Amino acid sequence: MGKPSDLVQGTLDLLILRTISAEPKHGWAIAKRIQQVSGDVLQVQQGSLYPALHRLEQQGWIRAKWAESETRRQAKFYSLTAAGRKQMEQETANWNRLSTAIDLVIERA
Amino acid sequence: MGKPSDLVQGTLDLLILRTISAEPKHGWAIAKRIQQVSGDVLQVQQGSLYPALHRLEQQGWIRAKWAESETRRQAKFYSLTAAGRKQMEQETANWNRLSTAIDLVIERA
DNA sequence: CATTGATACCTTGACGGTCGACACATCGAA
DNA sequence: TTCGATGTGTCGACCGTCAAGGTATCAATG
Repeated sequence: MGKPSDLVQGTLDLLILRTISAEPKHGWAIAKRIQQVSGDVLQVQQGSLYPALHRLEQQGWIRAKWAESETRRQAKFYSLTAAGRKQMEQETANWNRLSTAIDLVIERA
Repeated sequence: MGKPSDLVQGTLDLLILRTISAEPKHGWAIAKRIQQVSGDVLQVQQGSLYPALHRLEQQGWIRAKWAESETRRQAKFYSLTAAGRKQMEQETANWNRLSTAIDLVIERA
């Protein structure tokens, strides 16, 4: 199995929003979850993760709350705001638009 | 229809390689072709296009030759090299891997 | 004949996201 | 007590993209 390939530039925000859309998660868990769900293809570095989380929080799309993690440690749990959910929908649509377009170019030469 | 959305970071090389894989094209035509085939979703800025072409040429994946364009003007026609074709296959596979992985995260939350 | 728009090449600077590397702390297990 | 996993964070460098500018030719328009 190939090693994880990091990311596609510009998709991290969407991946994060999606990952916490069902239930709040802390940063570490978000990264693990993305890697796991992607079948070990996507890998989120901490140097990408935390700046992204802070970016999203500052834009009001996610909200942070300190709580106890599964391992009984303090961790920052992030949840979607209403604006964040809307943003997630938008970015999802945009990703579908773009990836479809790229597939078109690949197929139809 | 919606305005073009430029690009997904990191996919331009693949788009270019694909676009000249059937027959050689000059830079201007490559950009037009990508936009057209993508259904006006992808837009390649010149500030992205020409550096990319030079990059690809320097890496030996494409080769340039001056010739007369459809409008009877001198234009640089780019064609795939053998290494370029191999690179194209690789990048195609990688794109499929990554976009599939992203779709997985989007679906399975 | 002058101007405009399309074609066709190119460069430059700024921006912004990602990476790799660090630093720090806690907890459980060996 | 040492190690690995968990958990947060920062920093600098890198690199692709964008917006904007420049040059030149050609056909069509006025």
